[in-house]
Order: sequence, then structure tokens, then C-alpha cells
Amino acid sequence: MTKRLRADAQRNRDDLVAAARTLFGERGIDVPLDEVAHRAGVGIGTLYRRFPDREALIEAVAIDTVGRLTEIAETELSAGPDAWTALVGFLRRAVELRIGVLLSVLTPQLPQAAHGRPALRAARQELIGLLDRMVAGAQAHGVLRTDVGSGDIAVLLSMLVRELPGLPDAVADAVPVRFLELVLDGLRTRPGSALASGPVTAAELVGDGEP
Amino acid sequence: MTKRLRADAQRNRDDLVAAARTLFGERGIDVPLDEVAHRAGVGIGTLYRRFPDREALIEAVAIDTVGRLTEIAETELSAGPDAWTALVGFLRRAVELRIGVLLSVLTPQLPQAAHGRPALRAARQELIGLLDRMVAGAQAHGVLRTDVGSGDIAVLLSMLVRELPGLPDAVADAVPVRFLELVLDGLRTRPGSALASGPVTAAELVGDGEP
Amino acid sequence: MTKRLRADAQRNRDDLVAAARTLFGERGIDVPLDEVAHRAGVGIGTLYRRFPDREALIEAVAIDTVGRLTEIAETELSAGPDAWTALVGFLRRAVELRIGVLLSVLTPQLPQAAHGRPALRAARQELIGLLDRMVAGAQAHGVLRTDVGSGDIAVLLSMLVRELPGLPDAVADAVPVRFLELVLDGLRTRPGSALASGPVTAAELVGDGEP
Amino acid sequence: MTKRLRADAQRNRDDLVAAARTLFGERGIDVPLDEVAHRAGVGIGTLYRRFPDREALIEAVAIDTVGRLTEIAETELSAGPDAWTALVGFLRRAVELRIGVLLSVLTPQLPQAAHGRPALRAARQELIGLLDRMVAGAQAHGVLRTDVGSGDIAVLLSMLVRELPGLPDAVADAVPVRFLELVLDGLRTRPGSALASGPVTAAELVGDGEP
DNA sequence: AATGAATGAGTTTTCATTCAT
DNA sequence: CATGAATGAAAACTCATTCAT
Repeated sequence: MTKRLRADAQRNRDDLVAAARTLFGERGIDVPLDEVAHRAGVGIGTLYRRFPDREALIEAVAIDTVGRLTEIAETELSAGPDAWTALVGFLRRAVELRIGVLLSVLTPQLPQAAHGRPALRAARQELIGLLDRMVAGAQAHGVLRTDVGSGDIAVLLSMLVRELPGLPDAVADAVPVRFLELVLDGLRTRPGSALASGPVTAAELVGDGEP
Repeated sequence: MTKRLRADAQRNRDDLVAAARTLFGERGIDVPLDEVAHRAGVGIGTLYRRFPDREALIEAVAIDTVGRLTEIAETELSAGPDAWTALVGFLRRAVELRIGVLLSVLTPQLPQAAHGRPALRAARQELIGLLDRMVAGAQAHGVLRTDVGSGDIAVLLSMLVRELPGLPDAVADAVPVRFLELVLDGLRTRPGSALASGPVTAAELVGDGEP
Repeated sequence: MTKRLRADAQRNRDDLVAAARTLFGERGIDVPLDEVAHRAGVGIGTLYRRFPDREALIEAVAIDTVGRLTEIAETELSAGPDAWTALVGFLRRAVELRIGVLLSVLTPQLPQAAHGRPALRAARQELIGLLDRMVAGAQAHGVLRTDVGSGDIAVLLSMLVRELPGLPDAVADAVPVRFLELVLDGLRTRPGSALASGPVTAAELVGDGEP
Repeated sequence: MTKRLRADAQRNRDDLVAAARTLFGERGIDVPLDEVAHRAGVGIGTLYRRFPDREALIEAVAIDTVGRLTEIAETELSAGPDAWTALVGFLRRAVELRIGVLLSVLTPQLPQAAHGRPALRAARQELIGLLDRMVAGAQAHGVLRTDVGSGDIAVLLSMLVRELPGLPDAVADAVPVRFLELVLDGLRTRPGSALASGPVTAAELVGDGEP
């Protein structure tokens, strides 16, 4: 890994990632980096010392986000009575916290190079493994329809938590949760309904090989 | 309305709106207006003569989009055997054509002033009326769950057709259709499942009075 | 001369000059020509048909202005009991009407070429002759100090009627008249006071030879 | 005030104001900001970092100018044997240096907001106080006519030093000084001559309260 | 290591001038 | 002749990135 940062430098780094996560969410991935630095309470020079360009900052936010999701997935899997309960719990908590945008949304915006950076690949691989376990388990129990895959779950989550700018606040707050429940109803096995195409696996999403 | 444009000027205007629709969709609402003009095959000056600023162009695209949706809704309502079939047809065709982004996504990005411009309000009002008819009819027939409203439909459509940048092409193409079917399964009346909050009407979305 | 214009074309031309005179005064010589055309109630194309470029329009306004001043000077000279009275009357009426800006202010802004255009030269020459008569006469009578010339009068007038942007309306209205009276007091012969430099003749102003 | 700038930044700022002062004078308030930056020897970005828009730069030049006038007035008042001498000295030196344009000319061109900015108001207030002292003193001694006020002096100065574009250089150089002397002759108390309207105070000019 | 100043390329916007209708 | 649409060069303004302090 990289050298351990001095304590204050580490704090700055964390503040920058937090500021970026918030502003990327609120105002889009194109916010002036000046503003990210300012919200983090540091100078623009400090931002650039820590992240050589915008891409590096995006990657850091992506890794941070994937990490949060992984934690949630682990907790739910170990706590829950079965895979479907864990999947539902995972989605509800992620939606609640509005985490997810970056898994498939921002991450792929990164230019080729960044895409395959080891740190991000590794973090992603771990999350994908957990998603696959939840999906496979829930399908084995017969409660999750079999024409969806872990990739569908990942995209779904990204879609649900993405900001829809301009909605009245009350609606914007309610929508992700409402739609998740709607979709959960649609995800449950039901006789006679089938999607035209086959399941999308998480691995397909990131263009890697098999997990 | 405003004075009728000369034939060639009208053609240019149409080309500009078409170019903007495409580019806004492909590359985001921030594309250089230069490129919009170039793709429309006119000079930048012509763009600015017709649309005094980016906002005006966005509004034009928004009105255009709402108009397309209205047409589809009218066709389906008059052709279909019942309201639910019309609603499903409407959503399938809109998703197929990837129309919808602007109803609740771009439109609200407009600054306050533009928001209430008569032309846009009027177009929107008409579409909302049709959505309400489809929703109310399908609920009367007992096939659409009663805890969703026309506003849910509008937001849903916007969400489904919004570009999720960075997905592999195959996935990006399949996702909106797959998810629509999933959600349609979730939308059908089913015993014992209910959303926590009440229906969202389309009127709520735009901050106008009652339907 | 140029060919006589059709009646409506002549009216358009006059309207354009009037609009330009007003707008040049109010907003400076750089107003968009679009606005001049619009205020005159014609299309921009019409403006350009009549005046090939901004310079030509300025020249037209200049000639128009010089003509108005000439008329006033002639009236005062023929009506007044003596040259000094005529001079005072000329200045008071010109200031009252806020005419004068263009004599030495706008005119010289014209590029070389325009400067010597026969029409403007001729008009100017005529006015200069009248100014010289008034000045020489008033000095002969011993009432006008002899260290000023007709050029001083011309510049003075231009200075007095020039818009001083941003003054409260009441002040802006009062100032030219107040200052004219102040200067008239200063212009009267008085023992013991003399300007460091000699009189400035109107001919010097326009860089022509002797009249 | 605002935080102290770094030494080199302060130097740049000063250079920018100096360049703007010169170019505004020579070529009008509309010179391309590019050229201001270039003459100051910095990039356009530096200009915009320091002055967010043209207006801010104008305000800075205005404050600078008012400050110079204040200095001159203070010197003359403390050095001179009496108020009239101080007033004459003040006007002669200001005219000599061609300072004054901005007091009533540029300053008021600023949009409403800028107009009342504390820094400019304060600087102006100080100068107005000095002008009032000179005027009142000279009138008390019976040498300055009583139907003029400090506002007349301010406007007069602005008028005298304003560039009259297009005059032959020799004339343009001589005019302000010549006319000042003429006006000084008109300003001296003289029996039987009175202005139609009352004195204009400097306070009236800027729309503030009483002197 | 942190800071914020400087730079200049990229965009937006305006407007004089030309030209098709 | 009149009109107003189209054009593109020029000026305003923003922001990513580098660098001196």
C-alpha cells in the first residue's frame, strides 16, 4: 500500500472525499474542484497534492462507496435468517442512506486507465461476491425470480438512489423508498411472468472475467 | 403564440431542437452549445438568435418531449381496450423510444422563471390530464394498485429512461425494458402488499393545483 | 447630389438619423445598430441599405447636427442687435436643445476618410464662418475677451451638452445651463485676467486650411 | 477590510488598477479586459480572480481616483493661506493630472448595487467633506460666489478632465487648463450676476444625506 | 505539507455585416 | 426596396492545473 499519511494529512484526505461524495451527489460530477476543496476546508493546492486530477478523486469516492456497501452487505448476510431477507435488508439500508450511485454510475465514467486500477477492482470484486451470494441464495430458496441477476440488483440500486433534480423535496425524499418496495414486489417469484432477456450478472457490468 | 417563422428559419429551429435533444441525452445537459449548433448544421449565432440562452433551448426541448409523450398517450388511450392496457402500452412505447428524461428531470433544472412559462405549463398540464385518466381507469378496473398515482408513473418513466453512463452497451440497452417489466409486475394489484406512503399525483410534481 | 429618394425611403432615412441621434446621445456612439433600426421602426437590413456602415450613419447625424446649429446661428445673427448678444443667444439655445455633441466630439471619431467627405466639410465650413463672425464681432465691441476664439466656443458647447452619466436627473438637467452662465461670466472682458495660451480657432479644430 | 494580499498579489492588483485607470481614460470604459490584463503584465485569469467582473474593476479605479483627489485636497487645505487659494490649487492640480473623470462620471455608471458599496461611499464621503470646507471657506471670505456649491465643483472637475475624443492633440491638451481659468473667472464673486438655480451640493450628487 | 495566486484554454455571449426571401 | 435570418469574429467569463511562497 501507500505510505501512511500524517494524521492531519489523513484528516484532510478524508474531508476531501466526504466533500466530494456530497457535492458529486448534489451537483453532479462536474462541480468545480475549487468548491470541493472549499467545502472540505482546505486549499485547492491540498486537493491536488492528494489527488493528481479529478479522476483520482472520483476513484477515491468510488472506492469509499463500494466499501460502505460491502460493509452493509456483510452485516445483513451474517445477521439475516436467509439470503432473501439479507438482500431486502441490504437494499433498504442502502436506499435509506442513498448509497449506490457510484457502483455502476460514476465508476464507469472513469477513463479506461482508472477503470482497472487495482484498488478499485479489488473493492468491487469483494462486493460483487456478496451480491452474488445473496442473489443465488434467494433464488435457491425459490423466493427471488430467476430471470434477474446480481447485476440487475446493482443497476437497480444505482437507479433508485440517483438524484432526480427538481422534484419537490417531499417527493424526492419519498421516491427511492416507494420504488424500492414496488420493485421488491416485482422481484418476488410469481407464476407466469418472465423477463424477455436473461439475468444480468454484476461481473458483466464491470467487464471483468468470472468472479 | 409568437409570429410564424420563415420556412427556412423554422427548419433551422427544428434542427436545433432535434440536435439538442440528442446531445443532451448523449452527453448531458452541459454540452457546448457550439456543438449543438454544429450538429444542427447552423452557426452559433443562429442558435443564439433563436434561443437567447441555454435555458431557452432546454425549455424548447422539454416542450418538444412533453408533446411527444402526449401524442403517445392519446394514441394508446383511444386505441386500447382499457386504461391499464393503455398505460402499459404508453410506458412500453415511451421506454422503447427513451422518451421521458425531460418530464421531471430536465424540466425542473430550469431556473424558477422558466419553470412557470406558459408554454411549458400548458403542455405539461395536458399530459398530466392523460396520465390521470390512465391511472384512474386502471385502478377502477382493479388491476393497478391504488397506492400509486400519476406522479409515480411520471417519475418512474423519467427514472427508467435516464442514461446510466458507463454501462456496457448491451446492458444499457436492455436495462430500461427489463426494469419496466419488473415494475409492471410490482404495479399490479396484489393482496397484502402496500406502500408506506400514499400515491404521488402528477400535479404534486409540478406544484400546480388539483388535477 | 445623390438621386432623390422615394418618399417612404426618405422617411425611413430620416427616422434612422433621428433614432441614431437620440441613441448616440443617450447610450453612446457604440449602441448596437440593431437597436437604432428597431427604434426607427425599420429592419436592420434597411439601415444597412441606407448607410453602408456605422461610420456613414455617424456622418449623417453629424451633418444633421451641424445643420441645426447653423440655422440657430443664422437666426441669432440676423435677429440680434449685436454679435455678443447673438453669441449668447446661440449658446443658450443650443444648450437648451442639447445640441452640440457632435460638432467636435463625434465628428473627429470618424476615420480619416469620412473626415474629409465633402458634405460634412461643407456643412462645417458654413457653421465655422458664422461662429467666427460672432466671435470677431463681440471682440470688436470689446465685450468678449480676446484670448478666446471660435474654436473655444465650439469645444465649450460640446463639453457643456455632453451627457454626464449617472447624475441625479435634476442635477443633470440643471448643469449645462448653470455652467453656461458661469462661463459666460468668465468670457466677458475683464481687466487683469488672461489665459496662458492664445485663442483656439474653429478652423484649427477640424484641421482644415483657412476658411 | 479584506484580508491582506500576498505581496506579489498586491503588486499585481495595483498594476491592474493602474492599467485600467490609464486605458479607461484613453479608450473608454469599454476596453477589452484582455488588454487591461496584458498592459498590467498578467493573465486574464488573474484579472478575474481579483475583480469578478468589469464593474468591480471600475469600482476599484473609482476608489483609487477619489483617494487621489482627497490627498490633493488635504495638501492644499493644509498648505494654503486660505480656502479660495486651496480650492484653486486643488482644481489646477487635479486638472493638470487629469484626475476627476470618475468622481461623477464613471462612478454613477456602476449599477445600483455597486453604487452603495461601503468602500466607495466612505471614500466619497471623505472627499465631499473637504470640498465642502473649501467652498464654504471661500464663500465666507467673500471671494467665491454663493450660488454655487461643492457639487458644482465636483461636476465641473469631471467635465473639464473628460476626454473629448478627436480633437487635435494640441487643442486637447490645452483645453482643460484654458477652460478652468475661464471658469475660475466666472466663479469669483461679481456684482449683478446670479445663476438662476441654487447651489448644487456634493451630497446631492451621490444621493446621501446632508453634508 | 498547505496555501492560494497565476495561467490560459475552453465556453458563452454579443453584434456588425452579409444575403436569401 | 424592405426584411430579418445567418454568420463568425471578438469579447466576456470560468475553471482545471501548475507553481511560488
